[in-house]
Amino acid sequence: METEEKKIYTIEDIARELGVSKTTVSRAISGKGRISQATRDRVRAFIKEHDYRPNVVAKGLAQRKTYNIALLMPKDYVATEFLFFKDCMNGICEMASSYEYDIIISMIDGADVSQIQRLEANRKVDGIIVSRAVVSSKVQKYLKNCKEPYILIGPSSDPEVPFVDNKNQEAGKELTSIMLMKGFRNLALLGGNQSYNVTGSRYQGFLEAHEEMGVSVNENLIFMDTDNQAAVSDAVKRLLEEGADGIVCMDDVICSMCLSSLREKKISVPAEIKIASMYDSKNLEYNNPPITSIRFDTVRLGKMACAKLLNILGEKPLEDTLTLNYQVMLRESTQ
DNA sequence: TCAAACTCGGTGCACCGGAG
DNA sequence: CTCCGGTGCACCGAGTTTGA
Repeated sequence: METEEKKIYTIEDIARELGVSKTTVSRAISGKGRISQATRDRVRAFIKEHDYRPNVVAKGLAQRKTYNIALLMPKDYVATEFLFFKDCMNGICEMASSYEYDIIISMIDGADVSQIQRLEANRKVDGIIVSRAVVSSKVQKYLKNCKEPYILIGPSSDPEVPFVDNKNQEAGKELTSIMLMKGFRNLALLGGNQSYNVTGSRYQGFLEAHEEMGVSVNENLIFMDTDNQAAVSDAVKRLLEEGADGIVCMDDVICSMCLSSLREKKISVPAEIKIASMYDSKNLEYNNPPITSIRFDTVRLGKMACAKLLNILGEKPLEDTLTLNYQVMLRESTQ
C-alpha cells in the first residue's frame, strides 16, 4: 500500500490558502495584536483541520529563545533520592510541556561546572532548574553569574535566589512532636547526607519539637549520613544500647534499612520500638506494620519549580494557589 | 577565495486604508 | 482624528549558495 506523506504546513502556507498575511496568521495563533474574531476563527479552523503545529525552532529563532529548560541533577545521587527525583521530574516535565518547553537533563559532578558552561555557551536553554542535591558552592556561584535565570529546588540561604521547597523543617517538627506527644522521651534520629540542605532542615525541625515540648535531645541518638545499610545497622545497634524508645527516620529508604536491621535483631515494631518516617513513598507501601510517615507532594514540588521559572521567563502568570504542603499519615508503627 | 546574499518559519513593529 | 483590522518587511542565527 502506498503511504501518503502528510503535508507539513507552515504559517506561510496557511496565509496563502486563506488569503491573508503571515502576520495575521501568527496573530490568530498567538492571540497577540488586533485581529477580528471572524479571521481568527477562520485561521483556527484551518489549523485544526490540517493539524498544523508551529515550528518551535523558528519560533525560538524569532524570539531568541530555545524553549528548553535545563534540569541539573547530581551525578552521584544515592538510592534514597531516586524516588524524589522521579516524582520531581514528572512534575517539571508536565508543567514544561504545557508551555511547549522541553527538559534537558544535565548531570553535575561535584563542583564541576563544565556541563553548565557548555549549555550556556551553546545557548541550549532559557532557564535552569537546580535540584536540591546540587549544593556545591562553586556551582551556585557559577549559576549566579549565568545570564540564564535559575531556580533552586530546596532551601536557599540567598534571598536573591528564587527557590521552591517542601516544608521540611515544619514536617520534621510535626512528626517529632507527634512522637513526643505520645510520650516517647528517648527519640533517635536517623538522618541522610549532611551535605544536603534537606537533612539540616529536618534536623532543625526535630530539635525545635524537643525544645517546644521541653524535652532534652539525647545527642547519642542523633545519627547522620545513615544512607547505606552498614551505617544504618550500626546506628540501630547503638540506639538500642542507648535505650531509644522511638526512631525518626529522615526518609523512607533509611527507614526501610532500619526496619530490616530491626528485623534481623528480632526487635518488633511497634511493640518494642516505634518508628516514623518521611516521604511516604512506594518503598514502605507494603510494610507490615504500616509506617507512620510524612507525605510530601513531590510531583507538585516539581511543577511549582517549573512554574516559577516559567514565570521568570515571562511565560506564565504566577498562581498563588500553587502552594506546597504535607500530610501526616498516622499508622500502626507509632501506636 | 571570500564576502554577500539567501535560506528556513515565525515574530514584532511601523504603517496603511477604511469606517465612524 | 481615532480606532480597527489588516499588510509588508526587517529580523532572529547559522549554514549554504552565489557570484565577483
